[in-house]
Amino acid sequence: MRRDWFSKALLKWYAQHGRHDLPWKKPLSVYRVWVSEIMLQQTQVSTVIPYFARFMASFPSLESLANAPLDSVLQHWAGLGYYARARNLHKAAKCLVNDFAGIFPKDVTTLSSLPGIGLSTAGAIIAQAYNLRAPILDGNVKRVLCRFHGIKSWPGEKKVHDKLWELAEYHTPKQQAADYTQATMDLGATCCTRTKPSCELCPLQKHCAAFSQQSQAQCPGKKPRKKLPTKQLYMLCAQNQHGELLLQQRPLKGIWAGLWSLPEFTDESAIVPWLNEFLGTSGAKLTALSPILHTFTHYHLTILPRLITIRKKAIKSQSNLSWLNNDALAQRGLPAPIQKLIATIR
DNA sequence: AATTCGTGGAT
DNA sequence: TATCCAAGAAT
Repeated sequence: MRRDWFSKALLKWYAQHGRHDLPWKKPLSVYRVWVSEIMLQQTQVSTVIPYFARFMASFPSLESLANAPLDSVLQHWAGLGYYARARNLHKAAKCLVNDFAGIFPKDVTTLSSLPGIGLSTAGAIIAQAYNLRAPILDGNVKRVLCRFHGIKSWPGEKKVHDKLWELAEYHTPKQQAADYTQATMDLGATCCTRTKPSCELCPLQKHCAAFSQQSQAQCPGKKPRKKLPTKQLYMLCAQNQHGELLLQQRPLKGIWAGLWSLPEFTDESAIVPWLNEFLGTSGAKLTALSPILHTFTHYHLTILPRLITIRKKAIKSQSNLSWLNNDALAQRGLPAPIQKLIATIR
């Protein structure tokens, strides 16, 4: 088999069966490709599309993004997850404007030095925006390569990961870099899927090791998983007589960093003293709402909401608390489960 | 190398 | 229902 058989077969398939209508490709610009690639990290296309549209409407250019307040960027990211992506995107925009004269670098090394851009994302941007040869290695490509070469070990192992980069480099053609890159991702997303791959429609079937052994389900190997721990938190839904809700901005580190959420407590007994200290209330009575279960990548969270209605009082200074009405709430970035919880009491 | 970062869809 | 895991990067 010639070295270029893989890319030739894939490009031919892509011309007929690829996704040619993705919003970040029309019109094509390196800025739009960059934003889309960051949003698409660990996130499926169908989830990204509405976020991308809203983001582009508000931040149509690199300069508009660099000049925007971080809070506004986070608000546009709210619900999409992995909020460090939004902070890094904003930081990289400022860096590009200040240190690169607003011009995206055209080499993988320099591009991947920007916050939030790793090797694979840098390759994807350069290949798609500039049509320059640059291998990528995302989840789709890993799966396609593992199956094509019959690799059954887990790509998280360094040795396997290095081998996959080597294979990605080997198969990437010099010509049609943009189409090839999109083709590999499209094949993984629509044909060589995680479960029930459509091998009968696959352009690579003839030389696919996994197909010949019928070992598709074993390639690639799975990540060894531990049982997820469960955490419990009380969250305070405090409303005042104007219908405003008490929100608290989260610290810049940890889960939901920088987003607006409800005040949280490990112990229920801490809520009333806290209300006394920060809002000067007394005789407060809490109502328990139904618990909410939310699962992160690395733990289960049980949210125990406690509702209270109080007279509006001045918030103790130096706090990150704020009374917000519905309009103001819409202007803040709220985590998805908090957004849902609030919707149930409005 | 192992963790930490969200959320939603698929099975 | 429980589990997996997506166009990964940073630490």
